Amino acid sequence: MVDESIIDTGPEWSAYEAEQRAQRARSGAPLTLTFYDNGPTTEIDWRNRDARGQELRNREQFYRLRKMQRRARVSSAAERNLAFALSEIDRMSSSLGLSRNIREKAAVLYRKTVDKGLIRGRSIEAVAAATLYAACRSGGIPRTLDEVASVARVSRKDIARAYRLMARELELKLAPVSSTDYIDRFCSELRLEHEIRRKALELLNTAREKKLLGAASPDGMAAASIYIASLLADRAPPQRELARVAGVSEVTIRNRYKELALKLGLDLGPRAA
DNA sequence: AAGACGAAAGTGGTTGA
DNA sequence: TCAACAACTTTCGTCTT
Repeated sequence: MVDESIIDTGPEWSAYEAEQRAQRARSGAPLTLTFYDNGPTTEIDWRNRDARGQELRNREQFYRLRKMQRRARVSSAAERNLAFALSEIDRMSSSLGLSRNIREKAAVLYRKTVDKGLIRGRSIEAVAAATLYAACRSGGIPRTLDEVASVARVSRKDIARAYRLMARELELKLAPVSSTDYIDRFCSELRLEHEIRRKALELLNTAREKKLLGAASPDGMAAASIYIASLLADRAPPQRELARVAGVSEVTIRNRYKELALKLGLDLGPRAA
């Protein structure tokens, strides 16, 4: 269980307000990440003079120098930001136990997002989390927004916003999350045998064919079908456990499974205590 | 004791004026 | 931008095993 009292002490990245940007044009991002060696920096100032105040000869040359230096600084800031984002993706991925494959997907998405210029005005952390969320979905092993948010240093809301924007701008065409995608993960987390897993999938599929799957959330439906399947096998885990793993409330599981059993015409009989 | 149940009130997100 | 709305959660008293 994640300690909910953890307070984020990391840098606040979301403040790309006008004044801040003006400052940043000179100084780069927050102190700790920019002046990583805490050393002095050198600038070529606007007066075309040398160290003794003499007028300089070759103005064009100095103009070019200034320009190059400015560019070098910007691009290295971008590189540092990218490095930070990728390390965050890595950190969150391992907290969630995601595969290498998914991390790569997320990293690719992140680069695309940067290339489209979509980062400006959003926190790096939120975008990184959003790419991870998207990568999981496209990989067929979705995590809920809550799960991603639990390992991110920004709110669920910010992640959702970043995700929506990204999905629109990159024209990601992700199928709606399917309840069946959750079955394997929930079952293995609860150490339910394969038979139950199979039965739960079957229940969901027949429900889908009969168009019984309404607008109810897929994680709740997945939990409900697992519950029914395990009831049929006389191996029902406590609703509390199922609710914890699925990230929904017990009440939701109850409502869904009653509803689903009714629609499928299943008689759970005396087993449904 | 432990779990299942469901009513009632509360919450956050979406939608449409 | 606001209010209505649906889905879900929290809380809690009751019932069953």
